[in-house]
Amino acid sequence: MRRVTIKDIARMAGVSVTTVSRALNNAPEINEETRQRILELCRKEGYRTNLLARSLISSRTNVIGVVLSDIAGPFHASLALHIETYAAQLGYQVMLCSGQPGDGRIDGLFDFLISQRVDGILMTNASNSALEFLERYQSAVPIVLLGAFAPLESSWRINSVSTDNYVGGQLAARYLHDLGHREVAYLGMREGSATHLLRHRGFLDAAAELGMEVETAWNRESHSTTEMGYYLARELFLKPFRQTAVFAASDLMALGVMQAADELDIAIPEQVSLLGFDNIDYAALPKIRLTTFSQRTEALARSGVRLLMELIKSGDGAEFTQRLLTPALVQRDTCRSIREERSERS
Amino acid sequence: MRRVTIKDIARMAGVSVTTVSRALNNAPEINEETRQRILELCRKEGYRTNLLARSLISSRTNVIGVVLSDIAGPFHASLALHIETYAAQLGYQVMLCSGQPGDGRIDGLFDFLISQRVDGILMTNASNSALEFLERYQSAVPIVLLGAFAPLESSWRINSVSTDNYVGGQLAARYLHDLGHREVAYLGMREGSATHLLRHRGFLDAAAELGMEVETAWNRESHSTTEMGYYLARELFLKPFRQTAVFAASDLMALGVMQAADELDIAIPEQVSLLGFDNIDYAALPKIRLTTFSQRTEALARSGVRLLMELIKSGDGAEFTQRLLTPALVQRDTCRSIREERSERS
DNA sequence: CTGTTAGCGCCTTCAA
DNA sequence: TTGAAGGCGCTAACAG
Repeated sequence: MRRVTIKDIARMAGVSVTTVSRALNNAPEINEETRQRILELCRKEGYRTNLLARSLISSRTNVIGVVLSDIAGPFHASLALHIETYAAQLGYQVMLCSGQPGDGRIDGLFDFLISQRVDGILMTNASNSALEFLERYQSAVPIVLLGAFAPLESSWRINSVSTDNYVGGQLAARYLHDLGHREVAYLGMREGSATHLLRHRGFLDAAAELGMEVETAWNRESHSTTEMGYYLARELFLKPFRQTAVFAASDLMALGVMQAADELDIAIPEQVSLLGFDNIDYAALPKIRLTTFSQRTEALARSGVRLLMELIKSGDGAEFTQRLLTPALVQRDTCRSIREERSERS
Repeated sequence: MRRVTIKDIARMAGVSVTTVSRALNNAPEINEETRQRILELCRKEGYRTNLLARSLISSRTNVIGVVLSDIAGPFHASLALHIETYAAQLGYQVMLCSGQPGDGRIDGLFDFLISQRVDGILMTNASNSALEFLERYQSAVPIVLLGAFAPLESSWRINSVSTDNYVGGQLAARYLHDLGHREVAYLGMREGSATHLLRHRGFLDAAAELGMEVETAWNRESHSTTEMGYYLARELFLKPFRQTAVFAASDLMALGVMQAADELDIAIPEQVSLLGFDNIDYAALPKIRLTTFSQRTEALARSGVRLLMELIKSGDGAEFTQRLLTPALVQRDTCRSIREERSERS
């Protein structure tokens, strides 16, 4: 599988390598005839530019790295796929890596990507420790954080595109309140996650303002899984509980809640309303029909890629941008109003 | 963002580039003391090996390309993610691309990946035209086709790892027959797809053998989507139909069938049994509980990566391997036996 | 219009 | 144990 190089072509065509290079790069200063002759020869010989060599000179690879955490989750997977699609439209290829902070692999990934001379890195990661990486590596390469952002600490000097999780939490609380719920559960708060921290904070703040009582069920694992939702929901449902609604901090967990409710013969939404967050594909399925908040992964991905491109072009490491997208309520069938009953009773 | 090179380090350390190179590569012929001194300096200066330059010499990149079709589908996405995970364990990075044959992008992708000097390519693609690409490009780089294979044409000289779709089709037919079904629908046969062709063929062959009548609903689009399943199911259900079971050629379509059935008040499995194929994550959800055949994406991915590694190592372009994995029935709640009723009636 | 020369950052002989 | 020289495949000044 020895490859034919520009030099081989030059020899065969009886010209210099420069001429071949020019033919290949649509340089203006070259005889159209010889160009055609060379191009034809290249085709016949199966010549392919060695992009590594070219990048070595131009010091641009047209490749961006994507670091995924929670690679198995549909939300992150969807992001990755949209990133690829949009980047391709802009002439960039994607180098995909996965790893969770804490597993020790992330450092290696960044080092690798930088060594590979990617033009920029997109990181989809919600954990607080992600910020360390950002600060450590963004001097070496432009990095954009996707889907998580901690405006609580307004001093972070990072670039990010994210759903506004604080507002999302607020909206969730208000929506449940509007439906008449006064005692609700926040299910699956995870401490290590900036995303969830904000969502929780927003939820609590709005709830307090509206005089709504909320009990928080904590997730001590490092991911929000369906199993965890199932587990927490059972814990909640198995003891006497007064909550009329549960807000699951992610759709995946909401699915677990559904399963637990199913098994315990608790009707959703008749006995308890269920509200999710993410609007993953699953949520729209017939028989699931989960009411939730939409994180528009495509919009996030596009916006993130675009921001990264700007950073790559400007090369300015001193300016930081945070973009926030407001999540949108997607009403389906798992939340119901209990206003009438309440007024009846009172 | 100018990068510090091996040369810079050499100058700072007062040694030659060769020495630095040796320090970096754990070469034996070097004073341990100077090595430590150099390594320390590299760390302090934030030196990173330029992998492009290294690859230029070694002509190995430790990167494999992955060409995905149907990037939005959960089956392919799952494959991609598992490929990444396993490849990483073996010290390889993944370069992810997407494109469907026929959209004109595939050619570009292969050219790009080869130009990028990936060590090998993994292609997850079921369409017949994929074989053209394989034959055209595999002289330039090792390629493994994942998840589709056409043993009908035993002369294809390709490398592949795939679910045995023919056997899968047979098993599906036999299973439905065992449950007592005698008139069934095969929903979503797609002509351009080698995968579906085999599944269909296997199904028909077994059905014929067992004396089961099957009506095929064709999918004329290029992908198997939930919408298509919905559409085809409506078409089937809206006219008088005698089928007691439908085999949906993919889970995604099965979901569409469920939705259509729901809307038309056709109970599954009471009125009609539903059998899927793929065992995507969705299928296991509470309230879905689809009976289906499992394509073990992780096993496929691992096996595919392993085969590709072998090809890369051996560099032998004259030996071809096909690996087939038998799909396994995953019984859940959408198929029921109608044996008793039949015997009552007769 | 075309060729010559000099690298990009690194590794690999071959001498010292 | 260390260094100098050459080259991987390509591009980018310069001359002709």
